[in-house]
Amino acid sequence: MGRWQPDSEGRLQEAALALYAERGFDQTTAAEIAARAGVTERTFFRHFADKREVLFGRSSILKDRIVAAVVAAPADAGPLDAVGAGLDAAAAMLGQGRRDLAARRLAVIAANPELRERELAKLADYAAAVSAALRDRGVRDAQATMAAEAGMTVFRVALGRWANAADAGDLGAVMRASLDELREVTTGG
Amino acid sequence: MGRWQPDSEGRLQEAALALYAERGFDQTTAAEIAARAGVTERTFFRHFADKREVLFGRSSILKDRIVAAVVAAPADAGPLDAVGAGLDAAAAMLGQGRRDLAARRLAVIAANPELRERELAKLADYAAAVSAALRDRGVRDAQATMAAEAGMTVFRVALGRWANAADAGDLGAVMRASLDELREVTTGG
DNA sequence: GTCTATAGTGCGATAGAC
DNA sequence: GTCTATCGCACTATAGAC
Repeated sequence: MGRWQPDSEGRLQEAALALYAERGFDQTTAAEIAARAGVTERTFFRHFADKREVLFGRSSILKDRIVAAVVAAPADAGPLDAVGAGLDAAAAMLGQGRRDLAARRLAVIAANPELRERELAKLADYAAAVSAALRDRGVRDAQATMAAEAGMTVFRVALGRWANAADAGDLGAVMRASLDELREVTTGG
Repeated sequence: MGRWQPDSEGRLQEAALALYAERGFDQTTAAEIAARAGVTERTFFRHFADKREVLFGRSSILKDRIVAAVVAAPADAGPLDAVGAGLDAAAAMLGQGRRDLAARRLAVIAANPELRERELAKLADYAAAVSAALRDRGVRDAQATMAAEAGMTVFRVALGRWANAADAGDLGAVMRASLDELREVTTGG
């Protein structure tokens, strides 16, 4: 064992979530989070670019998996079906974690405008990556954008439902149901 | 005439856009913007909650008009048609301004992650308001969200196209064409 | 690991408009 | 007198430079 406790990044994430939930994002300083995790403020900013980023730790891995699933979708699948494959991949990764933790995290984000902004930016980043993957599949530019952004909306809505409804069941099922609602509203409306 | 030049808010907006475009958002201080507008730094922050907000001045008026159009849409119009009415209202308001100014503003926003975050947040705010208006029209919760968020995507894509393409023509036409692309991708895919 | 610029806030003072 | 816009200064915390 080294000179320091291992996984300072994970401890910083836990400490931040706890403090943000307890006293609010604005009322929590980076120094307090660092102290609770047993490191210095400087270490906090070495691991995370800013105070918000600590809540969005594993997002690039998630993005990669979503994109991989879109790329791997059957060649004859339409744009929205390929997006659906990406949503399945996201559900497979996120649906394993503890649902109460996801709910806590979403509640903290929902309570603060700056955190909501950051979450939207992350989702927009996923959407841009998915859009590029769709274009590689031969989908036209505008349609790729629309399908990817719609998928992002489905992702967000479904995640919120699943995290907060005790009877929600499987995350993948919630995502597919939400995707069907999207199809319904555009065809019917 | 008063003790100070009138419309300090407008001068701050102009100064900010010019400086952000010239040297970048991060390389521009609030003090510099204020100096260029002939006021103090403190006055800048009295008009705008933060450095980003100065680029999003009239957004609440735009939101109100969009919502009003959604509310006023014919009772037998579907969710997506009501959203289309909202997009028409947005186009009527934004399409009157100078297109090169819109392009400059979008270029500045596109060049900086923090500004992109803020823009997404504004659009999400519109979407939430439109979603509420749709629910008032009797649209189911999930479908209202999906239709409103899809409309937000159409808005963003169409605005970007219109601002940057010399041959784009009328903003409203670009919006309707983009909305049709959305319908196509969800029905065809 | 320390030092510093800058974002952003709080509050009292000022000077004109009404 | 009240109201409103601005100034001016003190202050904290973030974030990045060194």
